[in-house]
Amino acid sequence: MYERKIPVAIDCGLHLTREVLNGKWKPALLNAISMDIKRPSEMLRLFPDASRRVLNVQLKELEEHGMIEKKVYPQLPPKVEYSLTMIGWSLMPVIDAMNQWGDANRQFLETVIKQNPSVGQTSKSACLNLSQRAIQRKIG
Amino acid sequence: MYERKIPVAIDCGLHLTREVLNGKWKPALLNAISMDIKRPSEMLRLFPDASRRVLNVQLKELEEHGMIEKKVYPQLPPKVEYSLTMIGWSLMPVIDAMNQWGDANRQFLETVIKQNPSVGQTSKSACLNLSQRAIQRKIG
DNA sequence: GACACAGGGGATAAATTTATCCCCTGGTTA
DNA sequence: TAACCAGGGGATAAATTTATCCCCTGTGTC
Repeated sequence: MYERKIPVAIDCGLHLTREVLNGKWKPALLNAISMDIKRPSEMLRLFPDASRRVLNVQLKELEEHGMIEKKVYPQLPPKVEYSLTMIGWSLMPVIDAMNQWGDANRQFLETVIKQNPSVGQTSKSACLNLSQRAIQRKIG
Repeated sequence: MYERKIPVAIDCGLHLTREVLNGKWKPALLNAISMDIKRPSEMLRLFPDASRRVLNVQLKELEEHGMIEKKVYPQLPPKVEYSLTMIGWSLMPVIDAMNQWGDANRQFLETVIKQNPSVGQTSKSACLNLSQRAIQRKIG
């Protein structure tokens, strides 16, 4: 496993939260799990742009940080289900706020992001399915 | 300037927001500016762990993304002041939510973060000043 | 047999982000 | 003259994160 060489900043709430949410797919994974997408294979289908490997790694980090729990069913073929922990659920208002702000300002944001000369392309495949499905989040 | 080779994900609100907030000091910088810390030198003092270079770069990205505005006073020695734009202000509830969640769960988070074998050290120098000052955020 | 499913994870390469260093402007102060 | 202030930014190294590839388990289907 990779070993960090630079101290992790844990000074303020912002840095703590950043540490937990730091990963390209982490916010989206938490959101998906809260929407009852619990199996790895479902997540893979939901995020076609993410590789299996990366999702595995980020799920494991979320688990290590105590945001999600993994349940392995001793079956064949194997079956795994993730769920949010209590503290994981408490993060959802933050995720929702991020999600809503991004969606509310989509037009502006897409423009400024694409305007940036360092940005080559943008990709739009994932997540859409999720909002389109408009699945009601299970409470409790 | 660095040119991205991988398409930037802009599919859902979460990814858009991530793109804007992606940078070690960005959330903290936005928070600081909202607290009326507007000059680069003040920010440097506030975040002793951040190098001048990195703050400059991240401030410029925030500016390019339209979250902050830079005002240069034609003086000597030079004087620069940053301020939040309208859309930058609209991001504050998200920043606040992240900040509060992190602070509210500090004990737990510090534990799980340090528990992780990949984490070497943690650093706590910055930001504290800011919350201790408890500066009232200027509205408008 | 060959291939698919549902999962896990090592090794390694490539991309991206941070950190370090160093130079530059033009006053002011020791 | 040397050093500091307040700011800007190029070059390059180091660290970290993502992407790619490949192999492995055991059962079921073509």
